[in-house]
Amino acid sequence: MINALTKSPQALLYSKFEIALADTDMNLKEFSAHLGLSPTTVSRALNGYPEVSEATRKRVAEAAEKLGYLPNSRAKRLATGRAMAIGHILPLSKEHEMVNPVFSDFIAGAGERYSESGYDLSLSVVRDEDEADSYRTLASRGNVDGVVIHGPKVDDARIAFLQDLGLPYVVHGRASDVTADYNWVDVNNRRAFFRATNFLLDLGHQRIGLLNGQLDMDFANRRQGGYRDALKARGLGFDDALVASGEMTETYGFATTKAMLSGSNPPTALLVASIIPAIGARRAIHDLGLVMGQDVSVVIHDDDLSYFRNDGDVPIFTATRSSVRDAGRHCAEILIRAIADPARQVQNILLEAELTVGQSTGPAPSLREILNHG
Amino acid sequence: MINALTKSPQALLYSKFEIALADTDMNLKEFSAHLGLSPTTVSRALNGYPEVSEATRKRVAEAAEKLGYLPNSRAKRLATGRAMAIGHILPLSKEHEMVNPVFSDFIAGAGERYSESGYDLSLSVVRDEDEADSYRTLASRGNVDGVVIHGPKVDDARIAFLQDLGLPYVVHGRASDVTADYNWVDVNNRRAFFRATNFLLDLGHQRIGLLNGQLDMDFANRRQGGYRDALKARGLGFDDALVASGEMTETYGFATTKAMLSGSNPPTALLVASIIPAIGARRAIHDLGLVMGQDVSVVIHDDDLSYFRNDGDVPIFTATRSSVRDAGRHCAEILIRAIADPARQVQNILLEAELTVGQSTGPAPSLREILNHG
DNA sequence: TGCATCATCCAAAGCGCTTTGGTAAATTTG
DNA sequence: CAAATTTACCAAAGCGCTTTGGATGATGCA
Repeated sequence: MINALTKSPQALLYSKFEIALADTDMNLKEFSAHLGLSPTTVSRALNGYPEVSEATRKRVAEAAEKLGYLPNSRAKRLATGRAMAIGHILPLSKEHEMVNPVFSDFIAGAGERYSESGYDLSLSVVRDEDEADSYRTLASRGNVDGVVIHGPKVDDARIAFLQDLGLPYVVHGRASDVTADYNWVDVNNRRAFFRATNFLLDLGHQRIGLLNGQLDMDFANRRQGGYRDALKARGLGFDDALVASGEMTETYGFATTKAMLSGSNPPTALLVASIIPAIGARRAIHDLGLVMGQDVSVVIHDDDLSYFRNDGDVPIFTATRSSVRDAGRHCAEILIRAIADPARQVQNILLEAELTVGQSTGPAPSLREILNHG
Repeated sequence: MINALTKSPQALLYSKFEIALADTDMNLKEFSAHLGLSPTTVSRALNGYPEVSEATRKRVAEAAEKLGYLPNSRAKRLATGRAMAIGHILPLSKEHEMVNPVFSDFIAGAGERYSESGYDLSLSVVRDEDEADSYRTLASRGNVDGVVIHGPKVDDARIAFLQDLGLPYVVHGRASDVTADYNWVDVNNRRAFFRATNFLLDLGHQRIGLLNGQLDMDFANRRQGGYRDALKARGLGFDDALVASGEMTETYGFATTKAMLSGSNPPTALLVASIIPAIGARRAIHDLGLVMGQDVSVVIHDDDLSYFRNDGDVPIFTATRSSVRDAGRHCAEILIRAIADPARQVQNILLEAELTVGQSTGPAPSLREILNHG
């Protein structure tokens, strides 16, 4: 039997479950009475205020630990006026109800950071036409202290909307057409695709296909810009037949690659916006009896998804890599700071993708012949 | 330019953003004063209590709509003693910090249902050794009204723990060794893999490999049971060399498949626990110069992930399919009911997977010859 | 007509915290 | 040593709702 990893024993993993539970949940009044102190003092002791002697603070902390007293967060939230939660909206449309594949890793990164500061992550799944209403509701009802905007469009109305709402927010990505200043964390998509295109051009590829995301998405637009710039710099034009955009599924990658490679003047290389359509692209290449990395080169953008690592001794795909999980952490950091200090000036983080060479690229077939006979 | 889908115009998508905002957030006191009513009556009108005339209720509702009054949920939660939130814990371990690839689709399904009943989804990202503490904290602080347990182990301590805690919960999956009654939603994993194995046996395959998930996970155990039963029923034994378990990554699928097929007595068919390692398996098969569906047959379990659909005219993979998104919906339904009526008896839902035939299976090579020469 | 009933509404008391505005004792200061 | 601080605590007033326990006038019934 092959075991891919040594598993930690169950007993060890859940040892903490064995700790005895406090029978009844007590409130501050009872807890402070038990200590012979006023609720005021206990609250202050627990929250680190200075008007409490160190001896008392220690006594309170120890009793809380021993009796399992934890302040009720509903009461705390009302009293402090803070929700201690960050909102994320997951919009689903009826037609193509796909969850963004990077969503879970982004959430994992952001959530780690939230936990450190005691914030909950509040996720709202809504129909996409209800997204605006959701932000308004979240703000009005005071459900959250801030929100993260996912997947900005080129001219994204949500930014102005949230600005009006006065709810702190950070955008994962940018909106090119929005001139206002706002918090964002983005990958340098333009440069990443510029470099990736150049990399392929340097290998002798002249006809390079682009399997992009949906063009109303800002990131897809920037990537197309980088691609176009690189071609232009070598005096190459932009061929509509070599550019596709769509929702990033395996099927999309497969169908588009097959169509392009079956065209009259097929590309010798492809830029693919995500590892998922790239899986489809690889399937199409195989189906056509071609070899990836020889007949057709492929460069992907790799979000470093935890369930789909492009790793190994030599990665499967040559890639521009930028961890979406890290992006999540950065967004959380910025948002937490913005909430703590509303007067703080906006913060922007532009992450550079690294270009890592894998098995999926090689010299263009034309160049390959020259190299072989040279 | 190829467009994979017609995009709805931006203007339409965000038209709701244009609705004017209420300048100031008012509270119940102000709102009821504005109406010349007491807070009591307004609260009752808004919450559908009978002690309010229909005329007044209508007036209140219209004013609320017009002025954009929404009750503060922090206050509401304190007053009602309900958190109006369901907790999900996402444990990450330091070593293999993978997010379960089915997580986002499950969440999407559950979240849809939560929204219908006004529940928030509260997600806590914690280190896995802190998971127990998190449940206790969630319960003590009153952060949530119930929780969903993900990925139960064969003997999962969390179930007894939550039972003690008195916090309503539902398990996505089951724990074979736990005898207590509890709410769960599960796929009939045993039958699914029994059927899948039989399907391959009927095609003449005698040596069938199993690329399973981690064996401490309950679902992996049941799947192995189904596989073993099917072999046994045909008088075939269980060969350790043909059984692997591990975290379900592409890399795992690739490495394991390559190892098995390179063995002295390789399998002619594989059962793969998820589409993701199956992608790796396909890569390994290709790498070895073999053809999937001819030299090696592959049956997968397909969770019907929205970002990785096994569809098309003929699906890529023959699969036992069961939507994890549906499972999420069912879990949410059960939990919401359990919260509404704590005395309610436990509910269990066993989902049957459908066996759909795709391109990845065919007669065993031995049988193929007979068929061809027959 | 007189009394019980019902339909509507309201005042005030929570929910369990935090925080303001104190007080009394201990300590420092001139 | 008296006055001015400082230290360490507490009582009570919120936070913005829901909900209990009336109150008032309209209606039904004999």
